[in-house]
Amino acid sequence: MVGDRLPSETELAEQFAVSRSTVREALKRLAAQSLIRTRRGATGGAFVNHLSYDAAHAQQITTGVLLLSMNAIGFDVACEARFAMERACAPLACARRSEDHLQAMQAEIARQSDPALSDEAFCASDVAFHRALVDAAGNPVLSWQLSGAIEAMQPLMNMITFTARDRARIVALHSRIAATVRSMEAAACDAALRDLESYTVEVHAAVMARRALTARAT
Amino acid sequence: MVGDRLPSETELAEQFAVSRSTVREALKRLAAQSLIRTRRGATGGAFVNHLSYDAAHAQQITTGVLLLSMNAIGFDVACEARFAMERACAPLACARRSEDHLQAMQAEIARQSDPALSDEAFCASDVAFHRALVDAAGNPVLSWQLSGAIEAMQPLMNMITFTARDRARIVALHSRIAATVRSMEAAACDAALRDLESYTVEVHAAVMARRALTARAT
DNA sequence: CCTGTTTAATTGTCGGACAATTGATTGTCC
DNA sequence: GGACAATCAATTGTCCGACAATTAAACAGG
Repeated sequence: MVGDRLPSETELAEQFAVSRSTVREALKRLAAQSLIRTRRGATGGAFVNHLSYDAAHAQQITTGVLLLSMNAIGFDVACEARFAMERACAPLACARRSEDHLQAMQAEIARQSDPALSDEAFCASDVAFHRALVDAAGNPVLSWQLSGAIEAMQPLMNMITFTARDRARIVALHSRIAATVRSMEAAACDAALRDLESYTVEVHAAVMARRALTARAT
Repeated sequence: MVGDRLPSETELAEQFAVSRSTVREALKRLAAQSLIRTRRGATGGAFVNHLSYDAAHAQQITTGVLLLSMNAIGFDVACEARFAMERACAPLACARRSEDHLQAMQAEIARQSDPALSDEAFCASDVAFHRALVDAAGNPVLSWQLSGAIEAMQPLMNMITFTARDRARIVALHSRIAATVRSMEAAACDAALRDLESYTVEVHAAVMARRALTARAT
């Protein structure tokens, strides 16, 4: 059970008739999956860990980033998946959004409107905006899955961020999304997300085309 | 880079001025995340692992199962998240489904129609059916996310499977879903999934009510 | 009753040793 | 020269013993 203490390393070694080193290596594997946490000292030992949303979220992100980077996932495929999932929680968000979530989205939009904002901060704010949107759906499982997916795809998205993105247009789309969530218009929210998706794909295509051109020139 | 070999344990120990035991414990942590794989022998060592969809899928499931079991996720919440994501890929599945996917779905429906099928096998076939549905969307990222979520929620679903589920009704709903995917009617497919979701919630509520009754009786 | 000290239990690290595995090398025979 | 067997060397896997670091509990003193 969560919080239970495992036998000490010495006891485990005796119990399984292996050395303490081997037990330790095994425990490290469990610790790496954050299934246990260890504490030193008199009342120390290995304890069954409570898997928090944060820990699960972090694991989700690392797995996602690796999967995307190691399997030559196309931008279109990743983008499609991301927006498909985000649209999935749009109706829920429209139905259940609280004032907190609306304000969080509005705050990010305000931040993004500042021209002095650095590219990195704009990116982070973008993530925070979409995170607020999925959180508005009020389903922690959905939030966990989606925010992990969104953040995992952030490196891919960054490829295009620093070059060709029109901030004003992004902010306008974000505002449209926030407005539809506020007015609980699920269909309009869906449409706005579709527009944001097509714009993202469009920007990516433009960047790719320009790159191909400069590559040919050299 | 993927496939690259790390320095040998002895070399790493020298490089970081720690003992080989400590290096090994660290490597075990990486191995637990399947970031590396180790091979013994002359040309052995630790190699940067290629994260396959299967490995990522397995990790997704274990994380999901633990998260659900350790955070007292309500059945309704899990169910809502699952069907929200599944509905997200329904339009894509309708647009892109190949004959293979249609046949896979049909095969599972046929299997489920056999009254002699054990409850466990019916469950497995259920998972396979929905897996075929998300695969029909033709987006590997979506498949990875969704099939992981579906399988993670299977233990929760099993709670109700062995008691109150009306197989004929499930099979009828599956048939409806398969038919709408075949005829590429995204809206009808969405509606069929909604019906399946409400039936699932309904069955769960019935089971809970009955349990509360028997608990009061004792 | 409070405070500081000691003590015991436990994990963290180290170094050395040997077994198991496996590819590469070498040697032998045809 | 080629096929096959024996040997070798590098590497991971396991074990053991020792000690340091840490921590909470038990204890002693005022």
